[in-house]
Amino acid sequence: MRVPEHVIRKRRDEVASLLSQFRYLPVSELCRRLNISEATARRDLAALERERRITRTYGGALSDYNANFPSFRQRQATNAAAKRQIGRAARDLLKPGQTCYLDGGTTPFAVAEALRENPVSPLTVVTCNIPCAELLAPVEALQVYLLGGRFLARQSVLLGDTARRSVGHWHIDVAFLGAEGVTAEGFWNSQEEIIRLQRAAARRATRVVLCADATKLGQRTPFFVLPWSDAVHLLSDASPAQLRAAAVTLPRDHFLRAPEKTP
Amino acid sequence: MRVPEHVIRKRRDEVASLLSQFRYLPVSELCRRLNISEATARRDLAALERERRITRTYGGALSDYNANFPSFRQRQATNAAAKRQIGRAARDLLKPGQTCYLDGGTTPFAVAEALRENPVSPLTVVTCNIPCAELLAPVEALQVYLLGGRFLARQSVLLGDTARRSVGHWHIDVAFLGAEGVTAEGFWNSQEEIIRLQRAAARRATRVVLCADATKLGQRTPFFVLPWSDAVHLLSDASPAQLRAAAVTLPRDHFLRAPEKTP
DNA sequence: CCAAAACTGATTGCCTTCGATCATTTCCTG
DNA sequence: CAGGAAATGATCGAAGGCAATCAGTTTTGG
Repeated sequence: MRVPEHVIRKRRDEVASLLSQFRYLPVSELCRRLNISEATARRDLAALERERRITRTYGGALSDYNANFPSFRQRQATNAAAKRQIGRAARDLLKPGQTCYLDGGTTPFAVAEALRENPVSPLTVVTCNIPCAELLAPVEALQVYLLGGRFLARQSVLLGDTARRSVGHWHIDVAFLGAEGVTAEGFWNSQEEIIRLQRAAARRATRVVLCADATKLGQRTPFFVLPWSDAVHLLSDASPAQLRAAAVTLPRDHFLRAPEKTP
Repeated sequence: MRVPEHVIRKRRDEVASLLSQFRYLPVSELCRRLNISEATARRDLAALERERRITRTYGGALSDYNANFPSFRQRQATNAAAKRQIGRAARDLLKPGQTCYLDGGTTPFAVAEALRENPVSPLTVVTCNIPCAELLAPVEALQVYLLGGRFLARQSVLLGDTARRSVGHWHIDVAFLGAEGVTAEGFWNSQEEIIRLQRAAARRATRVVLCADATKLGQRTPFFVLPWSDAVHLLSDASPAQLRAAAVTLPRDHFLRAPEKTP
């Protein structure tokens, strides 16, 4: 029989919540726990999958990669290949014994993925980016430090005064930052809190490498972060032609090209 | 045909690694990626499951709850019911507007679980415990702050000078600590770093609640943390009889009994 | 207040996965 | 170096999962 809309919503939320609690549940378990038929369970799973809230598997379903960090996962999917390229190139800028900083966002996360795949040893990693810290913590060659601060679930990142103060204690050899926009002047973001932390990290860093895929070129988002300088370079998969097309002209040697991956 | 032992080990590590990368993979995917037959894949999965490194599902397998935090998951399983009880009782000690501290370990994690289930609103949570922070970050009613510090993957906890300094900035109403041993004198742990952080948190706290299930009673592990006092109480599922049996006699009113759960 | 729309659970037939077994090949121990 | 032990891939029957369909009931929207 038909059932009011709020009941459906509530039941589907319940399914999602059970999944995020147990990570994986077979369809039969869901039916048992919610007292619903398999048909309904499957329909709910299909709906939740359409909404990208879960991942179905044969026989059950999983809470999505990181149900806690929904936006992170989404952004991760966009332009993944370029980010991987950039991540590897970023890693290759590091030398053993150095200290690097990984900013929030998915492009710095790609640097972490590259480091996990092929670590620079030894290396100290400082970050405000929780997924990065988790990814790298088990890697023997690395010492991972997390900044303190307020935990923003949406961004899965630490922010606030505490984080800013916390980064002030470090000496950083290379800071890998992300941005939403890249222009000839420098790079841009849209949240003040993030920018303040980025600036604090940049102040502590000998070298700043702005990691941004080609789609960020020419975007000018609300707040300006930093201009290009001898210490601030751009690392991107963009071609020189793309740079010109977006009117992003950089001082000599301030552009590091992420080479095509060779599989 | 039979194959040398190191090949098997390597292949199984590969399976585990693929799973921890993708979180879930269907058997068919594993076969394709590793060029092995389904039979072998299933045997590997069975072996990895026996070693508790993964979880099998119908049609595939998952990396274990937290492949990054193996020991955490293990400890979580022990005495789960008592921990849940303690967690709920701990939550009920909190009042809206307060600031609480959650220590590392699985018993404080149970407090986080209780808070997620039924949050005190509003509440500020300060923790060195990454799983706690992740669990609670999405809860609207809560502000979650993570201490800074070195990320220890084994314990999934933040430690070191930075963490200790970081906790020094807080005023904490109630600090929920964990322990490996509980005696009439006070409570005990076995890692100096952890103890230093616990003491630092206790110094900043108006009230310290030591959360320990009955199995910890009478254990005396290498290092002493703190004695019972007007500010330091024990919260446990143990019965008064169990306390006596373990020769844990506490000053009056220093023992909070976690009541049986009523489902 | 009525009719159309929509949700549920049962059933059906098809497809996938599973574990067991077996012959074969290779390791490794004594 | 010889023989037992062990791992592999193929095959097969059984078990379980899936989507589609259908009838029954309640909601929703006009």
